[in-house]
Amino acid sequence: MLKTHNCGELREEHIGESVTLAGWVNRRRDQGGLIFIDLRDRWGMTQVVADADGTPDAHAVAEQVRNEYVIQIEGKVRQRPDGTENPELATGAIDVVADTITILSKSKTPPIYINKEDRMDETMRMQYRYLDLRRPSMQNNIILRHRIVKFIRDYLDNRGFVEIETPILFKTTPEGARDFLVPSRLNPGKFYALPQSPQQLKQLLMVAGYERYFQIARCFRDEDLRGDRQPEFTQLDLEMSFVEREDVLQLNEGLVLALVEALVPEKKLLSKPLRRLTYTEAMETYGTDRPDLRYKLEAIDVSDIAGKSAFAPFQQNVADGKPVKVIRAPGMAGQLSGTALRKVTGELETLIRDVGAKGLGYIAMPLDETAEVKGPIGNKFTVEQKLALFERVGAEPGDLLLFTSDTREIVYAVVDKLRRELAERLGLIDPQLLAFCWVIDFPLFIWDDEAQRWDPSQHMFTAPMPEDLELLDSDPGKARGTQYDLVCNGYEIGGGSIRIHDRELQEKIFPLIGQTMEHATEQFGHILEAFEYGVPPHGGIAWGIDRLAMIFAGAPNIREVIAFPKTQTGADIMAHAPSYAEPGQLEELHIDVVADVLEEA
RNA sequence: GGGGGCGUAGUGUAGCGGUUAACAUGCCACCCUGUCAAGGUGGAGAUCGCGGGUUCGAAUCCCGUCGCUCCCGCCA
Repeated sequence: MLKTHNCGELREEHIGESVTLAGWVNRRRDQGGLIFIDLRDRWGMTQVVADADGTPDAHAVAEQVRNEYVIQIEGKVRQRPDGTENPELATGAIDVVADTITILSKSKTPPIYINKEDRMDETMRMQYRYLDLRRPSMQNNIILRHRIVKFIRDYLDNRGFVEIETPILFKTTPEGARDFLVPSRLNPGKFYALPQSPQQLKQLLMVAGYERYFQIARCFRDEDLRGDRQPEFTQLDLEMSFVEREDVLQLNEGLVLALVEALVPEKKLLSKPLRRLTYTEAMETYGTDRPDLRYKLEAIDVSDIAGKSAFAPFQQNVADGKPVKVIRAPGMAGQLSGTALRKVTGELETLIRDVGAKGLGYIAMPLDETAEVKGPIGNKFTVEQKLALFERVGAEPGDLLLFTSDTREIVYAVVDKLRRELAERLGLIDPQLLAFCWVIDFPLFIWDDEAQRWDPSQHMFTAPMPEDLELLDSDPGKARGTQYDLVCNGYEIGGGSIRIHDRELQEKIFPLIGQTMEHATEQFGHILEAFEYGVPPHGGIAWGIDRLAMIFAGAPNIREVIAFPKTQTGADIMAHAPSYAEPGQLEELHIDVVADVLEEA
């Protein structure tokens, strides 16, 4: 080894020892006869001193050294002189007096700062990702991610789970996303699909009798990117045999709580055990099945009151069975002038038009309780209606009441949008809070208006709730699935279900979702066949490891916890991927690229 | 596929129709023996993403295009 110690471990107890350190120059402070070098490695920082009188050779080299040079130091650990200790630094009680300094590798002036946390253009960071990843904050994120995965492996191993790898070159899986295709040279004209998840394979492993399987699995979905979505991402994929919904929830809840305690003990849990919401509760109150419970801002249904108001759109909507909901933004109206109020509500209105809303109604509660309320719909309510309304929503002086009314779907979308925006604007988010919850009792099917048929809300292997089985015949839309989602801080962290293990039930589901036996056999024949050879009841879950790591790291997007992520256009700026293929490669694959695309090449 | 924001020395930003494009930081040189965001003095560094247009005059206005990013669609 070119080092005897790392740069984060030397303490007073090492004083007097001869040590060899190696790492990167974080910063150099040249005082003429005395040069200080902050030497940095993965474990920390140690101050190295080169003295023109005491160690002239080392001092001469230190004069040549620049930021990010890789150097090796041989020297002695010494107590820092009185008054020069640095309490900010873990190693701040000592410094290392260099006898010799060896430059192992020089560095150009880096295009991005490594020794300071500064805003940076994403293009720069991605182009020089290896330098971005050298920054201590990124190293912390990547190492935290490692510790999460390591903890999960140990935890599940201790509970009888077996980690089994499944193929990357496979076949379409029954999830709704677009597949990545890989051409097969040996089978001209045929393509593999990269797995969107190992869903089928893990069920087959249950058929195979492994009973408890997990995998840290790379998954691929060819859809547009978001801050929390990359085309390739990592799931903790897990499946258990002979379980009911509660068993899967309990095991995963145990894992969640243990992870938090072990890896982010400084964070606060919203509740323990985790709160459970039904899908309906989540949608009606928060407008989404992945609510952010770090703040309240709950939507309150006021259809009965608003429907009787003099505001025609509310009357009409309520008559049509469309809801009117209110979100109370505490103190948001405050002392805003009429102009300022219109500016704020105008901005919010712009935001919700994106999700299809036609407008935003509002009432501003005055600070003086005897004053009249402000807002265009305020005078459409009678005094009695106003009192009932204010009591219903718990209005306080200075509050801003935001009204939304439209189809259920649009109202949900507006509520979700407004909650996220208001929480941000009002500073209601506690960054230390982890608001985990389970969302359960999803509908088994969602009506597809375009195709005029039911669609599985998760996938076609999701089992109905046992008590809802008869509903499959009488009222499929009311049937609940065994599906469960793990949600944290407004992100879906995981989702799963108990699977259908009964061939008869499976065959009953197919026609409901417009799936013919023939088509199903073509696509999933191997599963259906496997299910004729003794299938244990089973269920499982998949977690989004990137999102979990992002939340644990307090990062704003998953790129911060992925070593080499893609940009929003799915590109790798550093390696220039994707790129055009050599004609010879395409020929071997029996693939032609259409002319208009080639012209740009 | 659609909408918004951003693109100016190595880096991060200011300038938003009018002389020589500003600030911070980094970089280079010199001075400096207890600094740790060291300090001091001096210096170099920008065809203002790219292409076109409007104008006497464009970093600034308009159109197109490319890149990054946020959102809708898409995706659980």
